[in-house]
Amino acid sequence: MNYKEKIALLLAKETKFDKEQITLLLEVPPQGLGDFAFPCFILAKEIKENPVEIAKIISKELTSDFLEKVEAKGPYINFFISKGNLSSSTLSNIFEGKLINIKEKGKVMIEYSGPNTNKPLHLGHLRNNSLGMAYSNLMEAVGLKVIRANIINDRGIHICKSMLAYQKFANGKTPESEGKKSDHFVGDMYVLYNEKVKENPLLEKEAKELLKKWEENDKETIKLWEKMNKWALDGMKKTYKLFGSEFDEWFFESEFFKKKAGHKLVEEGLTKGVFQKEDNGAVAAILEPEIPNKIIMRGDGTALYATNDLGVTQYRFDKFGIDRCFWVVANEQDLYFKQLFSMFDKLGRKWAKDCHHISYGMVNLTSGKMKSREGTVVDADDIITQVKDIALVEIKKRYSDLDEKEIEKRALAIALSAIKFYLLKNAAKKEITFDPVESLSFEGETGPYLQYSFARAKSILRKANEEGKKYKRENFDLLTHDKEKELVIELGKFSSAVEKSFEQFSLHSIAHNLLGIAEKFNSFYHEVPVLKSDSKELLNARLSLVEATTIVIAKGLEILDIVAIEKM
RNA sequence: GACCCCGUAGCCUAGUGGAUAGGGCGACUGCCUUCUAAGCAGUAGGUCGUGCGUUCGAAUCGCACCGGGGUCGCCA
Repeated sequence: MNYKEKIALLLAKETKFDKEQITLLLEVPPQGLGDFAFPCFILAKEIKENPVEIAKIISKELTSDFLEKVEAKGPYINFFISKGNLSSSTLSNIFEGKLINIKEKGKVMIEYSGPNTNKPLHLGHLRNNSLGMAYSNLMEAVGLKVIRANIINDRGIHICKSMLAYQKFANGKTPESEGKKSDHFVGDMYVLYNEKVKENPLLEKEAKELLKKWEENDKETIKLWEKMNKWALDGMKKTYKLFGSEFDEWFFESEFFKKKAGHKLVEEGLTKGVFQKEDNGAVAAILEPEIPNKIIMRGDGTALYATNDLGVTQYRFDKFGIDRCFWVVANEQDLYFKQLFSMFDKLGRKWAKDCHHISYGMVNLTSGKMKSREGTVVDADDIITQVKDIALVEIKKRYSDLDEKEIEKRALAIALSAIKFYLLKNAAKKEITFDPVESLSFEGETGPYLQYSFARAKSILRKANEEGKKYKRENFDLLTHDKEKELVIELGKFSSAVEKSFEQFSLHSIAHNLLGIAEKFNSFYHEVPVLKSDSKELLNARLSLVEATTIVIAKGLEILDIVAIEKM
């Protein structure tokens, strides 16, 4: 039983409320006012007494060996855990591996990234990928079996535009001949098309014809499509590898399109009266009045993205035996996912309630929206390289004698942490305006700051070892310095931060908890000597605290998909 | 026109009913002979978009309005 529960039990004896209700009401008061606080307003309502008086009366009845004192302050009862006791329980939990309290069961699939094969990945994809990777890690951390899935949007008119530009204007150039990363080469074709179509609107018609040829399986067209898709995908896979994105399953829209995977569901819906055929043959899902209806098949009987998605989703639940499915997709699709899930609900799929849209805000530039068409995007490879170059300079400024390989390794780790943390530290639903000069820093609330704090802590442990200072994980009750207590309290909040992130589909709770831990640790580091502790016992306690800090930061960074480096 | 999201100091942001609204950037002041200064300590900076309401209590809930973004039957 933890202290919160112990206090709740004490209070339950004095009031009408049970332990569970009281546990929910107990809060952590502002600094210095105690370790836990119980607000008496609810009691005041119940027995119609002044909450200040109630606090006074009840606080006198409460005593226990683990409590140093109980204090009534205004309408609050503040509890002070005996010095050291809080540290003892928090550190013990950490060393016993009890970092996270929630436990989930089952197998889930999470779809993220979802690139189009007509252009390379950009900063928007990186936000998507960061969220997808981190949320996957988070789900694993709470006990779920996770299948990471990518859906490749490899067919459609936009793909044909790049193909057409290549056919007409590339003069046989290749990524090799141009010395260009293959997905960037394809992306250039897409931009080229959009330039040329301004001069010659007829190109639009040609692109449509190309799409028709593709749908008719025209040999030459398919050959070109395969060639360019391979270029696009090969290039993207390099970016994924660099960024750290991993996938267990790859779904290709084209395959489901050719299999007509959604058509069976359309039939089913029509039979069940969930879908209706319009006069011109188009099929609409009837979702009103709750949400707007959705057209799921064209008048000519060809498939839309939604048609495919119906098929893909059904396939996932059938083939993989998953209990839940998650989609990491930007908030412009909020309505679409409500419609998709509602369709499955109306079709009678009991797992419809286990479908979740992990929605997030778009990444914009100070100059406005990113537009691949016009080439006004922050390219994923470019931004990683740029940030890495800055990291290289910073490392070389500090160390002149490191070998190149180590420098490279650290620079990449630091660069990726700066980018990923920047993309995860705020609530997922909030928009991001990316300013290249100001956004990515290594100081303040950043990934590198966390890495740095971790490296400092590790450095103390390393030095202790070098100096032959063996320590035991004990004497936690000696951690009574303010800086130590504040750090312990912050470490103790990790579990609830994880819970919050899981519930809210956003990593920012974890991110902010880690910042809090790092801040308290650095403050402690500055003020309290560890290796020069006065006694053997104090050395045990402080080194244990430092070690516990590294354990929690490492776990948090692991969830955020950020590499914790030992030296920085 | 309808619906969804957002609005917290010059800028970015946490906090979604409770105790003096937490951080960071930028500005200014200090601190490297002591475990990594990518750090620490401190100062200045706030009509929590506006108004009305609910409540003992509102940044947080409701209504109206203003500002920004997004979406709305055959675009991915």
